[in-house]
Amino acid sequence: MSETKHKILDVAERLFAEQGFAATSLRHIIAEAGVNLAAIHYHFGSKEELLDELVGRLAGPVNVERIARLERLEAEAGEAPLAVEPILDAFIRPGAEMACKHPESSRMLGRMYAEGLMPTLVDRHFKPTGKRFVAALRRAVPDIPEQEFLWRVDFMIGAMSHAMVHSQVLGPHAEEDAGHAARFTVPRMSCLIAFLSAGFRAPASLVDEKVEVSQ
Amino acid sequence: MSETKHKILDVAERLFAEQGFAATSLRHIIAEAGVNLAAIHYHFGSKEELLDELVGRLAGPVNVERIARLERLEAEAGEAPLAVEPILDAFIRPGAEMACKHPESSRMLGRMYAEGLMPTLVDRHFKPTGKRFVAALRRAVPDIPEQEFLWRVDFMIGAMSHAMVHSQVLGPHAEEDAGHAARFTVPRMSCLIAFLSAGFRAPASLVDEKVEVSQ
DNA sequence: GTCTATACTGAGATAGAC
DNA sequence: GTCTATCTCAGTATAGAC
Repeated sequence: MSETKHKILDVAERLFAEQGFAATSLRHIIAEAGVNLAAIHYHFGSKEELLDELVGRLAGPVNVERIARLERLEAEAGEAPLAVEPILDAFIRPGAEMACKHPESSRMLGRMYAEGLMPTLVDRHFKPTGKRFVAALRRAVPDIPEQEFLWRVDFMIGAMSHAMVHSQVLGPHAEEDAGHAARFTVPRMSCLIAFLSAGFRAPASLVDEKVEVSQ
Repeated sequence: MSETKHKILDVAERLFAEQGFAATSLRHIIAEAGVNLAAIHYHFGSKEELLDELVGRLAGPVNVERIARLERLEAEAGEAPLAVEPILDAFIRPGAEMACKHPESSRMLGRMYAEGLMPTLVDRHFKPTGKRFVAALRRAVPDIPEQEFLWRVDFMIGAMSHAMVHSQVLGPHAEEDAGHAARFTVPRMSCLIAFLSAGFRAPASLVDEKVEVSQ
């Protein structure tokens, strides 16, 4: 990879993490990287594709680790369905470990999520892996109506993505902490898994499978 | 209120809901509203303050209804702490009813949340009310360590906000539904309350109150 | 008080020389 | 591969008509 391309990626990741995507101009990136404005469009095509490459190189190893953990669980369980906790742990832990090892990168990812840059980005890079976990979860809670199960998946995704960016937005020190990036630490991850597991294992709220679809 | 201001607000709300905030230009708004560009800055000051007024006129009635329901619950309970479900119901139901009655407006709110326009917006308009509900929740689950409780509040906020915008992002028809706005219907709301209540009532995951603070 | 016309600054994107 | 010059369009600011 060319030196120019490398410098662009590194500076862009840092600035996106610090300021967000929209607030970071290409001119700011090229100034700090010491390259020309047109070099970005030559190497990446557009500002969005530059971000796409950044997300892709982060998502890759996380997805590999997630699948590896899930397959290890499935191998151990044989034909039996898995429990909820280990599934969520296999999904969340690789992300949390990446967040601990590369806090800058994970802050960037969280920022992009918070800025609403899905589905074009997070969907593309995380959905294929996510679908395998959804299938495993479905076997873990077979008694929940399908519609309610899919909604619970949405609740989980919302809680997870929010947890990666925000911290104590309604807490006692929310004001002075506003704008601070939350570190997605291991104890925080454990609490998230406990919270979501309880939610998934709750008795069904919908009484009839044939509820009218909501969208 | 002047006719011009009214038209700007209505068109802006619709376009923000359809396209998001960043993707909607002021020139697009004035073209559809049939007014002059400078009228926006005369009446609102800036694009962000225009959005602020839109959010404020939606949040007001919802907050009033939320507080009314909470105070009714507290009056019925006397000195006893409330249960988790009724608290969450009092918080979530007014928002869901607003979403059913004004789907366009709620879609706009959800979009703004998804675009990461907090804390300047949602925080300002929803946080004061939210803090009263957090206090009530704290009394409802007194045995959870403070740190874990605050994280659970974050998980709840993430699940709620996500549920208002997205639907079945990992579901079987996610591709063709991508970009569709989810309607935050009543059964969906009931499922959310059941999911979150179970999470809040889960046994504590942190063993020690003196866990190192994560931010 | 309201609104219009117009100009200013900075953004992302692009064509073509080298 | 890289850079210069330029294009289009965004949000914003101001002067002045009614």
